[in-house]
Amino acid sequence: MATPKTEEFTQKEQNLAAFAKALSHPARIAILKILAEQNECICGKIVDVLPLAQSTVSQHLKELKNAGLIDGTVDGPKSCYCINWKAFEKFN
Amino acid sequence: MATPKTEEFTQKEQNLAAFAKALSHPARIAILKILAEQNECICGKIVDVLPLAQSTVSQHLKELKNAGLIDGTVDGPKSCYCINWKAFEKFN
DNA sequence: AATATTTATCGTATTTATACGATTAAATCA
DNA sequence: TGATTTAATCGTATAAATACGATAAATATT
Repeated sequence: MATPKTEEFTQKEQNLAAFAKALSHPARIAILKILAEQNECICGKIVDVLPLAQSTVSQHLKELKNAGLIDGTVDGPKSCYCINWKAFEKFN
Repeated sequence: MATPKTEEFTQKEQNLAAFAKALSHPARIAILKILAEQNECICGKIVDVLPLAQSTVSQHLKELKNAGLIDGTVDGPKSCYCINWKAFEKFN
């Protein structure tokens, strides 16, 4: 049985692990790099640059958002993303 | 098909993602915390403290070692682990 | 209004991670 | 020497992550 034992650890340990997990894929590192450089960026621009399908990029963006590392705002039919710097300042 | 596209990204992106992946489980965070406090520690002591089976802990130790975050030396029938601080200094 | 653009979501296939018991291998102890 | 201790590895079951195409939903364009 591979029943997860995540809750057996402290909240601090879980939080740091979750933060690291959000960074644990090169596509998400690449996305964060783009957002850090451009300040903000439309989803489609990210799709253009990454070697991944649109749905996959959207999935990665959702994970980064769920982890609180980025913010997303709807701009007509487009979605604009930017880094949530506060999430990174936590680990100072 | 979920064929990984890891190689499509830069080496830097892959390296940082791999580093984060090693930290992406609370058990491995807990292990690093123990090693940071105790300076060095025998495998069995870690097993005693964590809510995981011996084989699972051994597996996590192996991952940390493969990622270069810890070093392990054999001491008779025991295995002694310590943090490889140089691996962390890379991200300064 | 009909069409096109943009992005999220659904369904799904495949791969990887997590967890454990059992076993193995090596060293220590009685 | 035989039994015990210690830790790694094997096999395997289950869970989670990754990736894509298809579709949906919402806005914009013609």
